Amino acid sequence: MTPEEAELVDRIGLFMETVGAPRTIGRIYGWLMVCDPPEQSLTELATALRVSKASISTMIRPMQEGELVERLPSASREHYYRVVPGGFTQLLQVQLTRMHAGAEAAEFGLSVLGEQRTQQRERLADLRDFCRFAATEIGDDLMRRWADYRANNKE
Amino acid sequence: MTPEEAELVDRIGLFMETVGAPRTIGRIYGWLMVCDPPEQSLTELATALRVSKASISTMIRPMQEGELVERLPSASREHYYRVVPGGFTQLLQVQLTRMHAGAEAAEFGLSVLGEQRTQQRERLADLRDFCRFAATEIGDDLMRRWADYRANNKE
DNA sequence: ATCGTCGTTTAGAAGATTCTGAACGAACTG
DNA sequence: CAGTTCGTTCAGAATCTTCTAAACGACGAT
Repeated sequence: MTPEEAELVDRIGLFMETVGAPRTIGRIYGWLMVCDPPEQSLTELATALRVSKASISTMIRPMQEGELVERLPSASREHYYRVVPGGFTQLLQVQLTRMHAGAEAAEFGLSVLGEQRTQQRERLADLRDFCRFAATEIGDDLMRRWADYRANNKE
Repeated sequence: MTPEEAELVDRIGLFMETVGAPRTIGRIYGWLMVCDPPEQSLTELATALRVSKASISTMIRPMQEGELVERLPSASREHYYRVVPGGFTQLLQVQLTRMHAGAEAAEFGLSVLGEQRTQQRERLADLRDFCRFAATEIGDDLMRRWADYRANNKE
């Protein structure tokens, strides 16, 4: 890994950290984005990133579940991974999905709040609607809008 | 605070935690959503939530900066706070703003990556575009779409 | 002026997260 | 079969975050 690649890897690590993921996940992802060849075994990743195999092993699982990377079918014993193209959209999707919890909390609030507290009820209803809006409206619509945007910005 | 209100407060605390904020911020926000009267002094908040004044003092600052709550002008020495209506949209706005860092990291990657690595360049460009899309397109558009959605769901 | 009350700041405790090395079982190699 | 290499798991270390109590300065009341 060149020093420039190392800097990229760390930058993506920091980025992932700001959106709530462990830094190592970002570093793995960053490296898989630029490495050559694009598929890497778990041991190779550990060596390249100077991180223990244990960390890679633990971190790569949520990455698979989140569909950021995929494991390649392989006859050998090694586990080879590569980025799934466009998988970074999951970063947002996951965040938006979490808004459901907000909607549920607000809904609960409405169910236990006295009828006469109209001002408070209005605020809770507003919060609930927004969380639903974020989780469903934006979420469902996201991929389509992204595809459009992407098509328009293609050169 | 009734037990039901306490549960709501804790639920919103958990929700906030899932979106990356300290739990106490969520609990403060939850309480300010339903309390009566809707404006509360820092000391009152500490008492109601059974949290030290120090915590409230530390946590309420980022809440003000994030425009979740506002401090009321007041002649007295107490600092009175209340929720700013619709301020929860900031929860998403902040998240989306953070995507800028991803765009910058990808841009950096493109600037240091060899020209012949077309596959990698494509992936980075894609990541950059998506981060920009999330930060600007969605971000700018969010309020308008929310206003529409809100208007349509008003009864 | 003294006292009580306000919010802030700071130092340290408590707790959660993240990382590593070592031990392990499974699978291939000679 | 013994030896090597693979990924996983577990216990503990290191680190970061979050919380509190205590000390503090500012302000107002008596």
